[in-house]
Amino acid sequence: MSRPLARVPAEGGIRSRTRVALLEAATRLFARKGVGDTAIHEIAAEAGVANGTFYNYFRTREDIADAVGVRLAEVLESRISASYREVADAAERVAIGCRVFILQALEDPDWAAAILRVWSRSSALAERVAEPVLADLRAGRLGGRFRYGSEAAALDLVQGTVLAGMRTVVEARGGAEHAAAAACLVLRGLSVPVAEAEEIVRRPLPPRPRGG
Amino acid sequence: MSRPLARVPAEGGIRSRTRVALLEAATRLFARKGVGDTAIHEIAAEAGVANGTFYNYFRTREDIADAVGVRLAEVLESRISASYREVADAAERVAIGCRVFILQALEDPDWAAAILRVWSRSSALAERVAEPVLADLRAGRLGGRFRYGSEAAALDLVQGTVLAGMRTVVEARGGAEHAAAAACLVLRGLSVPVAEAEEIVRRPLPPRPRGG
Amino acid sequence: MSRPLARVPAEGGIRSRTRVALLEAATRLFARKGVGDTAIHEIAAEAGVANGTFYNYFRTREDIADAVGVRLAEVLESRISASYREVADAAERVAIGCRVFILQALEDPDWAAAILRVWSRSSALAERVAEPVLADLRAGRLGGRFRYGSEAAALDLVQGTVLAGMRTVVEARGGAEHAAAAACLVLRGLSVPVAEAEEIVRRPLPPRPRGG
Amino acid sequence: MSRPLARVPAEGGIRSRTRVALLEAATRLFARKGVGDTAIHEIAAEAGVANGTFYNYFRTREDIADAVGVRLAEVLESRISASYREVADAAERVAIGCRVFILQALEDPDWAAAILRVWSRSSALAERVAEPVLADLRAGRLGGRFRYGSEAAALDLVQGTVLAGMRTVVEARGGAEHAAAAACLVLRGLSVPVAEAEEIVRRPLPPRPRGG
DNA sequence: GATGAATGAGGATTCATTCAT
DNA sequence: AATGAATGAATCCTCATTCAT
Repeated sequence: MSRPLARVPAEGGIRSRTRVALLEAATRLFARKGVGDTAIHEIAAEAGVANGTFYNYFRTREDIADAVGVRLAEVLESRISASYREVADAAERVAIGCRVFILQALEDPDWAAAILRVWSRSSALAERVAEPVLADLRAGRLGGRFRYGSEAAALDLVQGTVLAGMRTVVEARGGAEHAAAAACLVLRGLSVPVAEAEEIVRRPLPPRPRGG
Repeated sequence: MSRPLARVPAEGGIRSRTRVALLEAATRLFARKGVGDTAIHEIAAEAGVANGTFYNYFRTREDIADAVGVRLAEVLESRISASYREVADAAERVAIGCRVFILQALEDPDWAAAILRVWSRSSALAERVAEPVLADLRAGRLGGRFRYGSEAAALDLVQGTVLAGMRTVVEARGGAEHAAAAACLVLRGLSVPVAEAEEIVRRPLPPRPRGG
Repeated sequence: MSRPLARVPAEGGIRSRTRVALLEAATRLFARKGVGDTAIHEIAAEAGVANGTFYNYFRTREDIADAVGVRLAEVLESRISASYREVADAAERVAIGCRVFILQALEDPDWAAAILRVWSRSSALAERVAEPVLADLRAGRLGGRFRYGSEAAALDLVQGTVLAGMRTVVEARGGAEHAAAAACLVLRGLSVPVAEAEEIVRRPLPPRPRGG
Repeated sequence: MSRPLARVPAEGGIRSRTRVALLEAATRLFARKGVGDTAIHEIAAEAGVANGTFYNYFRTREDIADAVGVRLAEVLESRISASYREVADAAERVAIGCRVFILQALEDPDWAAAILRVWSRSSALAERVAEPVLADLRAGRLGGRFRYGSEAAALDLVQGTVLAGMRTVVEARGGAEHAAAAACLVLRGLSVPVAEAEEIVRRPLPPRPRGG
């Protein structure tokens, strides 16, 4: 695993409580209404601070959208890298990543909605998520686990299917089983034999770390 | 093919000349700046009509976004169903669909950008595109061509990968070869054997109909 | 009676049906929403004609408001002068006028609402209504029936009380008995002895003419 | 007294300086052009604040019309209740009320025009004014001063005549003597004997309080 | 740092009016 | 006469941003 312990951000520490309140408020609102339809004064109100306080921490809405994206990615990374710690096999790592994303969307639809809405506005988020996936894909190809012609296409397969899967569960068109089903198709797309893919996606997920 | 709008059937009326101008203007602007960032007076200006004329045809921006979505879907359908006419094999049909989408995105990035931006705002578009894909998936499973546990997951695989692939070529991170590469991974995800998948996605596309 | 036979207008004759349709539509809408809140295209729609047709008959909204006022006054006059035909006593004439107005408001709240709304916009209406009232006041003073110092104040008494009474019944704060009650107070204000006033306002109204 | 706004009690706050400016501006404009014909940006300009500031205090034009109505009523109440303090006789109280309204209209036509225009838009105003009138009517009937069959009709007599009287002086069709003349007719309508009514409406008005 | 009133540019929407058919 | 699409000025309203406290 390339980025082993991102450790949830330093925001609990010295950095202002207000900044966190704004980020959380923005996340809720972005999830509910999208980035473009959320007014700055709404974020301030939801965070329980005055209108002008926003500008002590962020300069524009895109600014905070980026920060929200980074924050969402950090949550995810901490979740996934925790799951990863003991897993060396690239196929299993990819399967875990796919499943965790979709299961998390099921558990926390707000988070998922925010991811989906921020995804196309904040390049920071997409890039950050792509990084560990690419690392696993390369490792899997080197180790003979995966076969694919184009790395970009493989990344599209993984990210595209997972995002679509998240949307499916957010819209209540799929339940917990959707995570394994999607992961299985992804693995097969990367050339993992069918039977093996089915077995891998049924393995229990590594226990989540205490903090959740 | 630089002219995106194949002039889908019903657009012959006299009065609806203006309506078409508005739809085409909106398509260009949505592609360039997204739905939420396009002002209505911009659409009117781009269409060469007065500000208030917009409201003779549409009531809100979401309204015209839906109509644009329907229109884009119609263009696509006509393109794809034309390609399909002679093809019976479900695997080849799916491969054609995936490739046509991505190649079209390469040829007409405006169209593709519009699709990507409207996709999440207009349920009409997503539903309309899903329909023929589902038909092919079912036919392929019945015919033993495909294996998948969950239909929803299979749809996520196809749609998710193709949308991601479109974004990749629109952002110039992939060229013409990306279409076949993505289609190949999709077929393999649906359980088509690797060698066969590679062969299918290399078959020439059926000739486009005259109108194109 | 000063203006004996206004005979309901000539509008049924050669003048266009469309004009009447517009006037009736405007009356309904003015009654419902007031003059200022009624758009010209609404009047046209309510009349069942096209937008531009309005301008073949009227030039502005105030224009048609005036015409509506005149028309409402004509309806009234025909109603009242019919009632008057056989009545010579000024006190009884005033009592009839007050009662007819308020009873008419009860029977046709739309008409009354229109009167109330047009009253302050169309000087034509107020002047037209004032004329016969003044004639009766003068006749009554000459004949020793009424005593009042200021003609303007007497007119305010009659018109003000009747308009307020109309509003009262339109707002359902009064019923048929309200007409006689208000008329009685007006007569007393003009110095008709109490007992006599009470008797006068209980006399049956002259029969309405056939046309109504 | 040319300064209409006696600065009714509660208006001392710091922030509400702007609110008062808006209310005074609206009062002037409503008086001049009516509620419906006054644009919100006109109110803001007249108050000397920016366009959007209006919305920090009121949401709609009806909103501020209501507030203006309440404010006008407060001015009146303070004026009249001051005049009343020493007066016990219901007939004299009613006479004072009628005369003060009409005299005030003469002294401050802006205030009167605003009353007349707001009257039919703001139920708050009408209700507030009706209350003390009703109290006096009841007291007068109990004390044998007034005779009337219907309380609603009596209220219509008083309010209707006074409003019409205000309009008369605003339109310069009557002078200072109009106040007494109208009040006299009202008293007679309520059954006060003619000679007595004439005497009562000639009594000097109680001195206005300092603030006036 | 926090506040929140004030600002005013900008976008949405309505509607009176014209005019070619 | 009737039509009704097109027009664009005028108004409504929101909201990012500033700044004095």
